[in-house]
Amino acid sequence: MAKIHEVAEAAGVSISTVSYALSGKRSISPATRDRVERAAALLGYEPNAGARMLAGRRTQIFALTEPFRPDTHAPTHMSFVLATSIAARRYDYDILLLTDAEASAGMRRVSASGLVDGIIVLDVAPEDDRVALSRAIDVPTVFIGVPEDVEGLVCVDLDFEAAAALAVDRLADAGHRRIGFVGHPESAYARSNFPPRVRRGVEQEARRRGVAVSAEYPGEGDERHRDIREAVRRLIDDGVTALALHCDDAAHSAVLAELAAAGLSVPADMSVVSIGSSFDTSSFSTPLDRIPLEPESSCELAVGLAARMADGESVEPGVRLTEPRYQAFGSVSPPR
Amino acid sequence: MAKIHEVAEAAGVSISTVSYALSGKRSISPATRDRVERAAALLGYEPNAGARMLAGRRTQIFALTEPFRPDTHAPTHMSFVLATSIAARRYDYDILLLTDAEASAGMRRVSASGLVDGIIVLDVAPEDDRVALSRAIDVPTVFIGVPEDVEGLVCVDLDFEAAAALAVDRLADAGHRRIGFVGHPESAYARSNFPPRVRRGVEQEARRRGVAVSAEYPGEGDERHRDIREAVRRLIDDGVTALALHCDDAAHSAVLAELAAAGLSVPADMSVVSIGSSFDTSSFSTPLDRIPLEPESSCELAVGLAARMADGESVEPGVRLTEPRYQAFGSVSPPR
DNA sequence: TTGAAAGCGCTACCAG
DNA sequence: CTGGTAGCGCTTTCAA
Repeated sequence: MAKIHEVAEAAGVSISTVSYALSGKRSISPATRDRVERAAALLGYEPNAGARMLAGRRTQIFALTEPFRPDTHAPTHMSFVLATSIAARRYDYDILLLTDAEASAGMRRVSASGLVDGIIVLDVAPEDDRVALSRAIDVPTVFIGVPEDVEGLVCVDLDFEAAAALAVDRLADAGHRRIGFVGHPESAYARSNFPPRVRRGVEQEARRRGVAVSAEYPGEGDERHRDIREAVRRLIDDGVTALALHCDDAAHSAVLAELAAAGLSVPADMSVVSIGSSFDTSSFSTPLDRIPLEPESSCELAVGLAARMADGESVEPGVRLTEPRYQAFGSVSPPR
Repeated sequence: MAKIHEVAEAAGVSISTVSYALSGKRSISPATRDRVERAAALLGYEPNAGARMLAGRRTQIFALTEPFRPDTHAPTHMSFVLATSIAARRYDYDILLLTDAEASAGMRRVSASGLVDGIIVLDVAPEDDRVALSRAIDVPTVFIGVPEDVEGLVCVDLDFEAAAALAVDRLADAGHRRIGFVGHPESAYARSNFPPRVRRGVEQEARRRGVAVSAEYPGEGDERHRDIREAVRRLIDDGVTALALHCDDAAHSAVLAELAAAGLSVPADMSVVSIGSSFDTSSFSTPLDRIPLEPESSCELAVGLAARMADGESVEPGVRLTEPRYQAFGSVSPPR
C-alpha cells in the first residue's frame, strides 16, 4: 500500500508530477515520466480508491442492476454479466452488483452516495420500475434491453425483430412456404422484453413473404422435454418443411432428438434456424444455422455509452439496436 | 447529494454530531438523534462513499471473485452470487465483481488500491491460483468451497461427504442393499472441488454399511439426455433398488423420464434421493427427497466471517463445513 | 515542464 | 452529551 508521496520521493519529483505522469493528463518529459513509472512499479503503487473518488469526483465504478427473477435464464444471464464486466474493465471501470431488492433500491442509494459513475440495467422487464428510478436519479444509466416506455432513456439491444425477419427470409429464400416456430413458454412473453419482439418479427416477415407459420410454445418444468417433442411432432404433421427456434439449448436438443426419432434428417427433410441463441449451435450433433445473440456487442456498446456519459459527454437518448448476423452451418436447404 | 454540513445546519448541530448520530458510534441524546435523523431523511442525505473510505478506512465493499469457467453450472452459480449479495447487504456491504482475467489479477489490484474490505472466493478449483494470491495480499479472504491446499485459509462449504453419507444411510436404513449413483460428467471430477467429495462420501458410507454401489457419469452436450437414460437403464438391469443423484435438474428429469418409461414407480419400485441439489426437487412430477445445497448457509457464514475479519477481529483459519439437512418428500421406501 | 497547496466530505480524536 | 478540527491520499488549480 505505497502512497503517492513515497513514489514522489523515490522518483525525486513532487506528488503532482507523479499524479500527472501516471494519469497522462498533462505533458511530462519522457525522462521524468520514466522515472515515475519505474518508481511506481517498484513500489507496487496503486492509487487509493477512496482518495481518488473524493478528489477526482470519479469512482471508476459502474453499478450493474439485475433483479435475478425466478424465470431468468441463468446461462444467458451469466454471459451478459460476463460481457459487461469485461467491457467495463477495458474502460477502466469495475462492476458493483445490485441484485434482489437492491436492484431497484440500490440505484438510489449508490447514486446518492456517489459510489458509482454510471448504472447498467440488465434483465429489463416490459414494465420495469427501474425506468422511473433512472429518471429520478442523476447518474447516467444505460438499459440493455428495451422496456415499454423508453422516453428519455438510453437503451441498447440486439434488433430481435430484424433477427427474426432474417431467419424467415433465409428460409423463404430457400423456397420454404410453411415453417414452424418453436418459442419460449407462453409465460415468458409477458415477463420479458425480447420474446415478443422475436414473435412479432417472425409473424410480420412471414406475412410479407407469404409464408405460413405454425407456432408452438412448449411449457416449462419437469415435462418440458416431452412437451417439446410433442410440439415438434405436431409441426411435422402440420407439414412444415423448416423450423425457426427461439428457445434454450435443452429445447434445441429435444427438437433435434425428435427429428431424429421421426427419421427426418437436417437439412434434407427439415431445415432449421436458431434465432438469438447465446450458446454454440455449431457443436450440436447437427450443427445449426443461427443468428446469435452476441451479448458482447450490446454490452460493449452499453458500457461505451455509459463511459462517455460519465465523462460528461452528452449522449442522445434513444434505442440503439445492433444488427443481427447470420451464421450458416449447413442446416438450411430447399425443401424436398 | 446533500452533504453532512447541510444536515448539521438543518438539525442545528455540529457535523461530528451528525456523523455520530447516524453511525451510532457514541451515545447521543434521543432528542438530538431524532432531529438529525429527521434532517437527514428530509434531505435524502447519504454519506459520500469516497470521503467515507478515505476518512474511515473502510469501504463497505467486498470483492466477489468468480472466474466464470466454461463448465460452471450457471443456475447453481447464480444462486451463490445472489445469496452472497443478499448476505452482504445485511452486513451493510456491497459486492464488487471480479470475473474472467480479473478474478485473479483483480484481487491484487483492489486490495492494493484499498477498494474493498474483504474478498469472497467463489467457484473454487482444486488447484486454484487464488489460494496463493490470498496469502500474498493483506485483505481478509474467505473461500466458499475447499481447494486442495487449505493451509492458513478460511474456507466455508456444505459438508458434501456428510451429505452423501446421509443419503446412503437413509437408503440403507430403508433396507436397500444395492444402489445406483448418477453423478456429474467424468470431467467435472477434476475441475471442481465438490463432486469428488460427494463420490467419496457415497463410496465410504456404502462400504461402511455394506451396500453395493454402481456408479454412472453420463456425458455432456447434445446427447446428454439419451446418455442419462441409457445409464439409468443399465442401473435398472444391474438390479439396483435405489438411486442417489448428484447432477443438475435436467439430468433429474431425464432420470425420472426413464424410470417412467421402464414402468417403475417411485418409491414403490425404485427409491430416489437427490444430493446437494440447488433446485427444487419437490416440484418434479415425482417429488424427490433431497439433501439441499443451500447456498444461503455457506454464503451467510462466509460473509459473516469476512465482516468480522474486516472489523479487525481475528478469525481462526480452517475449513468450516455446514451440516447437511435431509428433506423428505416421500421418494424413499423399503425395496419390494 | 514542474511544484506548492487548496480542497474533496467525511471520521475520529481531543476538548469541554 | 456535544463541538472543533486534524487529517485520510489524492486531483487539480494557480504559480513559476
